[in-house]
Amino acid sequence: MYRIVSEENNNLRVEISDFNPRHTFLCGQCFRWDSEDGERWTGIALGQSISLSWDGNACTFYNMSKQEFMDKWVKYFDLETDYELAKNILSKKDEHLYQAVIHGSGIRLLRQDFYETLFSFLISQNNNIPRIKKIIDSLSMNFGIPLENGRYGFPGITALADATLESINTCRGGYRCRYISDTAKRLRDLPTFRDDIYKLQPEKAREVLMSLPGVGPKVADCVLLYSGIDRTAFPIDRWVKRVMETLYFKKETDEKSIRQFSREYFGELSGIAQQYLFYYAREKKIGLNVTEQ
DNA sequence: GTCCAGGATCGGA
DNA sequence: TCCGATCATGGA
Repeated sequence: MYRIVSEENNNLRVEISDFNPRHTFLCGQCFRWDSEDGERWTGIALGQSISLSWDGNACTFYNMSKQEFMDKWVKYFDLETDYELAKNILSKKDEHLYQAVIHGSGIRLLRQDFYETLFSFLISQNNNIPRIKKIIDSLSMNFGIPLENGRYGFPGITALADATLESINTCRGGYRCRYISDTAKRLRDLPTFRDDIYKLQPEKAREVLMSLPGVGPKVADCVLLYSGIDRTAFPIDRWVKRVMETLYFKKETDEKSIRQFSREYFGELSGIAQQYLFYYAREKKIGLNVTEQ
């Protein structure tokens, strides 16, 4: 899946078997990676700033030691997982998946920080991605930890829980700010919440997540999938619902039926199938009554 | 100005 | 249990 090629000038060069930064960072799973030129990407993840570039074969991680890479980023970038294998299996399912996999080739499902994922997707409800990013940035600037490059890490639970609702409102999150505040307070009083979630059976973990204010089925599934708790989670948002109805059901279908179908049809690859389908549907506007290209 | 966004919640049928 | 209205904000 990966091979460290060299470690020079404090930069680490790593061959990665199936990786496309653009698809990975823009497929909707994360909100804190950006690129000025499409070559070099900078993200804020796992409490620090990280920068990389990709030449089609190998990835250069800037200002990174081999030790740090092995300790943190192998897991974050899910480098132990064979995405070529997953793509082969999914491509053979049907023509739709074949096209979706080609379109999103190089997506890797990140294993992001649990709390950041939880609050990010709490904010994402009934919202658009550019604004989600702004709200997360604003929250970080106001309540997060300053990093060496002038940016800010995602706030800790305590900082969010101790903040007044009025101050959280300055991030312009609208009605979601109350969810942020209430969920943070709840988690502050449950110090083992995160560890407990990772130990539970996925179905039970989903239930517990949904007991948090502002967390419904979709947000819970995003947390399960994107923080590496359950890779078979299948978040169903407007786009996934539409693409599933359009390509598979040919009629309006409720979320429960779609979820059951995904389990039976995609199996262990439900999560990554969802990611390819979401990215494909949103970019191709599948399910919308438009004839643009 | 209108429509929409990686939905969840609440009250009433 | 199911359904529709509502929620705050701003991108397109």
